[in-house]
Amino acid sequence: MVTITDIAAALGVTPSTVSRALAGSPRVKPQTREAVLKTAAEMGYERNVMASSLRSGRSQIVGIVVPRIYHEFFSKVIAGAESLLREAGYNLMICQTHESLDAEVKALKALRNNHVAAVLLSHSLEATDGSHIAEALGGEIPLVQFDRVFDSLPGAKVVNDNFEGAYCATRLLASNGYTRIGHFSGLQSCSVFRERLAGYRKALEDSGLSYDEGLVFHDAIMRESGREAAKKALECGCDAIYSAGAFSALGAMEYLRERGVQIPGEFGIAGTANESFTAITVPSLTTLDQHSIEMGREAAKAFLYGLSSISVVSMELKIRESSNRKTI
Amino acid sequence: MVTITDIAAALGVTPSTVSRALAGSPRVKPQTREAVLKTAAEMGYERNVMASSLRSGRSQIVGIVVPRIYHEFFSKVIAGAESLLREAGYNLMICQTHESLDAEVKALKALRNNHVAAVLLSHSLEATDGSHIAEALGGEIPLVQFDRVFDSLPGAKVVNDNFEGAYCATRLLASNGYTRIGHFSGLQSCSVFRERLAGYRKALEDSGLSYDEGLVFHDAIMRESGREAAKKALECGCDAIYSAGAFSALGAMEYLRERGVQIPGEFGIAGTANESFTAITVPSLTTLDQHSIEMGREAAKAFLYGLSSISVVSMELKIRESSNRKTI
DNA sequence: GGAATTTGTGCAAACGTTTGTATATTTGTA
DNA sequence: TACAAATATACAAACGTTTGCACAAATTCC
Repeated sequence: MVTITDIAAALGVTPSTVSRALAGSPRVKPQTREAVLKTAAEMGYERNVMASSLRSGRSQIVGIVVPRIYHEFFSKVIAGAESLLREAGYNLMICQTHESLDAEVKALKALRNNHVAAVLLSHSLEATDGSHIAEALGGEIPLVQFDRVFDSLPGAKVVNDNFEGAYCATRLLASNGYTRIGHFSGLQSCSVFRERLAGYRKALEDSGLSYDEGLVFHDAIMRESGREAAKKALECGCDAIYSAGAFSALGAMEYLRERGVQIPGEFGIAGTANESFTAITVPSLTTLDQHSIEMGREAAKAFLYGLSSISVVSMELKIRESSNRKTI
Repeated sequence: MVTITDIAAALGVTPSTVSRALAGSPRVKPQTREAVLKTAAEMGYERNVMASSLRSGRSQIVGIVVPRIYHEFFSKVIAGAESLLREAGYNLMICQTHESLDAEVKALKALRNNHVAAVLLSHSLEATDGSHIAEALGGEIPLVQFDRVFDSLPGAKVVNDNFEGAYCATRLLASNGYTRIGHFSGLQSCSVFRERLAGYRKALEDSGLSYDEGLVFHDAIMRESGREAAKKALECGCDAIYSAGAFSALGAMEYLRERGVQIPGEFGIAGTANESFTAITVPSLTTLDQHSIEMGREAAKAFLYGLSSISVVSMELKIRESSNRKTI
């Protein structure tokens, strides 16, 4: 492995000059810099990142913490962030928490220990506030929260316009003539579910429908819990639901079809999706799509440009069959 | 940040002893080790990985290179590997190649530059042999290939029993009475497609059906190319296909249904899947499922245990509707 | 009881880079 | 010409760890 000392020796200068030349410091004469760059290229020099990180105290690694890597949404966020970060010379260190608070803390510590340049995080559901994050990070490392965010934490946030999206999806159901629209939600400690619930509620009001707390089913984001919630919704006299999840919408659809309920027509369904399966179900599922790759890119940008604001990624209402009024 | 020097000072020993104690060297007295471990814990010591890596020349990072992070298969492999590696104290550095040879070489260089402890890799389709991998890795770093492997490269390999799986899937179609079974395949430079083709061919022979090269459609692994291949297959008089992909099987199914072809009954379909959507199509798709998380775990083990053999992960034939004889 | 061996620590260099300070060189000004 | 200011480079320490070698103390052996 060729080092800056080798380059320095070859050029008759000192390692410090080489280091500065490579770093693009203005304190080195242009022609010296060129000579350094040239011989560095010729000798096949590659910076030893460990030495560099040790000395400078910062690494060229960005940590990403997500509940589960293999959820389509998160894997796409990661992919989006990866492209931009790699272009900018960063590498990615990935951690999954499996929705566990403990694993989240461990992951953050591991990242801090690697002196990562930043942490991009979507917190686990077990976490109800961000104190453990701030603590584990030690206040040294920039934090970018995405999708699920704690307002109490400082730093950049990238979120969907959950309120607006949920509003549109619910309005769609209402405008198609559904009048008793339920809502499948998740843990209210999670920002996305709070916001979608709020959007749903506002849409009901604006549609002249009354908000009924009994029609909001919490813990209804998985396929199985979607089935159960659908059962209850039916008992409550619902004729439609807007689900904050995709899998629960699928589960509900399966259950209702088994019960002989016509979808759409008798019952309308709209979900919130990061999953591509929604387009190929029968009937196809109307969904509020997240632009997940875009969200990853925004999170990367927030770090790269040193932002500390909230950036909002729009959602897209994909009107398919399940929310129609007429039977297909 | 507390360092080994701090611990050494607190105990009245030298940093070398502390280092050895923490590393579990037999050259340190048991009671000294205990004392070191105790005060290290008390003082909240955490090893500075950069200093450690710099000095020792090896890091606690494992690199993973995949074509695309957000393919369900790869994201699950990563998730499987992550769990085991993290348990063992390693972190993961993820790279995606987007099937590009160039990006693959860059990724490998970046990983070598980080002196990763090992590289877990599934090569891009643009790569036709493994020479660039060996070169970029520089022969220092252990390589574990998974799924798509180059036999020519040394080191551990984790693969599916593609031959056996394809054989079973094809036999299933044959045993259901389909007699002119086509095959959707991919680039033959990729091991998985070669092996599945071989299994398909053997199954035809064992079923008393003749192998016809004209019924093998290459470049048929995406949804759109599956539609096109289905068109050709129909023209060739096929009454079934075994596809080496899941999306092409879906595309084929869509096309055939549009053409009014009964599935199953008139036409049988079996695919090869890493994607969960196959269970919810109408009709549901019979697939040969890869155990992707398991494959990730095996790849991690291959590195952790220093294996250099080939480990085979079984595939599972999920018999659903699309391969039946009778119409549903 | 002295030599040979084992056992446990200390010393100091090294890994390759970055960076504050000092020095040498050049340029500009009076 | 002399002096100040600027520019460009050199010097050397530091980042925190690991590890070969040296050394002392403790143990074993004849």
